[in-house]
Amino acid sequence: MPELPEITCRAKEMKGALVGRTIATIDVIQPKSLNLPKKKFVTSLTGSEILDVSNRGKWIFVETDKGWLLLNLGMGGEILLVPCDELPEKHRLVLGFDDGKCLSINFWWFGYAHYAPPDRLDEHKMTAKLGPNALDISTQDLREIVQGRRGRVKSFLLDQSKIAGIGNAYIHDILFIAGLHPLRTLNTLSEGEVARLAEGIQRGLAPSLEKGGAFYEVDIYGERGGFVMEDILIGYREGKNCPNCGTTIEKIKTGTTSSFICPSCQPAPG
DNA sequence: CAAGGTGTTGTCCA
DNA sequence: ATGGACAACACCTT
Repeated sequence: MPELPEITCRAKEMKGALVGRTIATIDVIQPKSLNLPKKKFVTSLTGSEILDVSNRGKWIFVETDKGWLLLNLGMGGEILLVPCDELPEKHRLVLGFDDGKCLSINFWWFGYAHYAPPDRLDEHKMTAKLGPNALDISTQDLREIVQGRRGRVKSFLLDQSKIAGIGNAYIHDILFIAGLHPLRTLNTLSEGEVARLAEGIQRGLAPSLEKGGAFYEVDIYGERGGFVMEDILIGYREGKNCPNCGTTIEKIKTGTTSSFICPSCQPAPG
């Protein structure tokens, strides 16, 4: 499940490897991931030169001189730069460059490969509504975003239109660092708790970003990320001891998703 | 071997 | 505004 650290790393890798190259061919294996008819999508981007690659939240923005290629890997997938005659078994979209290298993109059904014309990026609804990148948010920014809202802190953090990039993997440690139970509501947070949440977002995401992403994902050359299980504080550590107080870590249901918490460091609301 | 859990997002409904 | 249920699917665990 790629989240902000992984997607940011992939965008940087793609930027380094692809800027200046021309997309010579496009092979679409899974047309339903597109926002346009296959033929139109292919003709829109074929022959374009890549100008820049960036990301906001879990979306990768590939800027070309003929428009934008917008990628979202959904619940997982790989983006691999390989020789075109050595494509991995699974791929749903392949960009072929004029030097014999190919960018092979694989993702779940609910990944997206969208096109937006050069001056029409703001009309692409799914990316236009994204909030600021999670790691770009200061404590003051967070205060302003939280201001006046009433929902649960976990739902809020997962809402990409408020803050972009947090998913259900890194969120466990973010809330643990903040000392907040996932079901706490925003309107009950003190100033200090909001400040701790801002710190939790930074400390929960930055180490993985610096290590090239999580161990269960690979970079565009197939290398695994350096953020390993031992770097995770409480996420997916049900039954282990809390690193702060030794209390047994619990796995609980929070709406449709699960959460890992230390019941002592993150007391339940009410 | 079948059933269940997971992860992302949009949409529909309360 | 808020949240819950749901759908779409592949892969892994039980």
